[in-house]
Amino acid sequence: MTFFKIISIFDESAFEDVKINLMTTIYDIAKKTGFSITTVSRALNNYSDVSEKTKKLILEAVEEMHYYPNSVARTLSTKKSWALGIIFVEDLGIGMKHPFFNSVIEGFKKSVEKKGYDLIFLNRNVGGVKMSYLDHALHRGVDGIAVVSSNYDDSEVEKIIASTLPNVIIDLHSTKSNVVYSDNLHGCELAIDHLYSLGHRKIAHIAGHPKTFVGLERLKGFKSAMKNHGLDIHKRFVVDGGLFSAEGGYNAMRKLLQMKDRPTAVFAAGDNMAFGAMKAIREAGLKVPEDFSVIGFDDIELAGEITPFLTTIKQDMDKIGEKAAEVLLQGIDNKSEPSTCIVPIELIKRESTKSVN
Amino acid sequence: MTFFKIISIFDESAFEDVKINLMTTIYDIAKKTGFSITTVSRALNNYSDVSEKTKKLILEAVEEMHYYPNSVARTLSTKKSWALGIIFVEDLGIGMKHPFFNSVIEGFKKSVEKKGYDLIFLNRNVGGVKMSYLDHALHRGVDGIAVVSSNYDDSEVEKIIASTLPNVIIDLHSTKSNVVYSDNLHGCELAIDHLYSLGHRKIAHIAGHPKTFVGLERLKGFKSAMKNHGLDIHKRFVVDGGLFSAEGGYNAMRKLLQMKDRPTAVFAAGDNMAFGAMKAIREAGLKVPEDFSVIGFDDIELAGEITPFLTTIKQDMDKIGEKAAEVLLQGIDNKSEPSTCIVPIELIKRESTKSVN
DNA sequence: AAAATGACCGAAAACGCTTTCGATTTATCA
DNA sequence: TGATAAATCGAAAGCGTTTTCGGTCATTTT
Repeated sequence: MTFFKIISIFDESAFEDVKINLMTTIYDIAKKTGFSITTVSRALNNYSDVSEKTKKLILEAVEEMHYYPNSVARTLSTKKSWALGIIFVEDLGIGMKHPFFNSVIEGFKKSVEKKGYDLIFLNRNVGGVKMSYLDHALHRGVDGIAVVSSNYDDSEVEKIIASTLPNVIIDLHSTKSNVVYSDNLHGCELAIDHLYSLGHRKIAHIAGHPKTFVGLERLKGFKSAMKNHGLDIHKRFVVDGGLFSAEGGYNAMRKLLQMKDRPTAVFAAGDNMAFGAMKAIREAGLKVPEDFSVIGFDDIELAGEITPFLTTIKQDMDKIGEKAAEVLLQGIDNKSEPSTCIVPIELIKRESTKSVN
Repeated sequence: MTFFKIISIFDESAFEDVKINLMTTIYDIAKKTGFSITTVSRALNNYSDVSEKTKKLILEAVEEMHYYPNSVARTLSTKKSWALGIIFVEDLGIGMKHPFFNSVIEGFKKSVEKKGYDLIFLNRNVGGVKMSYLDHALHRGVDGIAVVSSNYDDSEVEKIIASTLPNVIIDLHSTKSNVVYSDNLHGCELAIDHLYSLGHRKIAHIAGHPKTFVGLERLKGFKSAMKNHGLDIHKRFVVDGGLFSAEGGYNAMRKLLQMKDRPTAVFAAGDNMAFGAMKAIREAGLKVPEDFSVIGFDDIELAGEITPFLTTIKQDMDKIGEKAAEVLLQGIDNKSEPSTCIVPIELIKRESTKSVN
């Protein structure tokens, strides 16, 4: 770092910049002002029993010496870290690349940051030692946990739910903790209603993996909506699309295409699966929406950018993140009862569906 | 929380579970084993001067009492937090939804987690008080910072670069700190070579915003590659695509479409801009690649999933994240010299380019 | 003028860990 | 067997805060 040395000879302020992270402590500013560290601390935390005059003096010194309290020491003393743990539970291994997860977390992040919380990603190994997510959270001293989970039964998640550490689970149902998820059932209704109104009667469903909560919910929603319209649910028209990937949707659609008696419309439990399905349709020399109507679920970024623009059920991911933040912070502040928040959903009509021929 | 109370009456182990986060400390396990906290600490940290026998005893107690060291206290004492700060600098406000950023960070995350580090998102307000990213990092006591920056000149980023806190900057160039980015220049060469070899001579460039490093780099690369082939660079064929969004690409392409003398191919500085451009082309009743060849930059997830599949320059985002982790951890361990890492790039031929008519 | 009140401030303990330094015990050697 | 070295452990200080408790003034009350 010769660079800094050279600079420092000529420019005193640059030298200070370099030393900036040699931590100035509360002692330094106590020494400078002549007050005790107690008084300094009280001034910084807006206690009433410190006169305006000394408070002003102290704050000036703080400003001048570029002091910020060490959050680690503060946390040790107060047991409040102002940090929230976040956990992704999914089997694809794509983590932050997951288009639903990252949208939700971005909304969550924006909300909690306003309240002064930082986000910290929790994993399962700390310095080589495998530990549970909960243990990691405890070890780190976070004030609460948000988990975004695609998996239905997960012992890790259950451990968190059973703990007294404030938490919120996104995209999972439980009566024992705070949960928030979209109104999947109503979403399915909207989708099927839409297809029905276009004249479709033979409707297939590309289902999400049965080990995922939303996969199961949407399958349930599909069946119930079909029943509402008095439509038959051919077992062969319900095909597994795997873990919501485009590839899974592609494979599922290929199965549907091989049938002699084909559906006229397909409702995919996720946008990526819908994209995969459309790819399979194109490859078979057929067209969307002329030969097949396709409707997705999620409304991820690119649903409106790639042709044919995908008709889909929109999840309000910002709102989900926001709500999750709300109930979590509430749980942190005053240990409220477990709450279930179901956020509204919306049909977005685009180009991938049309009336049956 | 009546739930827990009821349980605890009947089931002692469930009760323990509930109390699990009432922190068992090193004192507890000292008391239980009869050794001093010093010895316990040494046993846990693999010091040599503790006998195998007592070590075993202590580790058993640790296991039994479900003890994990409090990382906050440990950090305060050792000045090592095993946490890395990450910062997004971008003007779109999409944060984690940014397809390049989140891919890179996912790769980074996986690498550092293996070494025992946690990731913490840094923002600029701590409990209502605005502070700089650097101050926030210092305040939090992270061991290092990774910044993913799209902006060329940013005082915040410069502050970090100038600090002694180990850091790595992704997608920015500087000789004063660790940086890692793709071989943008060569990427542009590959793109133009490809178009040239297909017979294209009138090539337009949808440029990234000039305040971004990659925007400037790719513009430079475009010009230099064109020159290499002895091709003219019509000023009107270089059009600003804004902040790499689909919308920006859309608007840019519309400008190109209005010209009487149109290009036959367009090289967009980002995939999203390429998507936007293709949308504009379709809306004009024209086709890709029949009427226009389009090539992008990035190879984001959906480049290979939406029709026409996009020919593009692939950035190896996993590798970028991985390399960033490598140099950052190296900088933390032994304060090495600033390093510049340029990661290789690749042409992915797909359907959006064809030979000129 | 003495006593009571309130405003303002400091000493010290605590948070849970690491680490230095020294003490005690055990093993080793002559 | 006595001296010495090695192995094993504990006391205590320290990391940078917060917070309890009490003390010193100046001010008010009677």
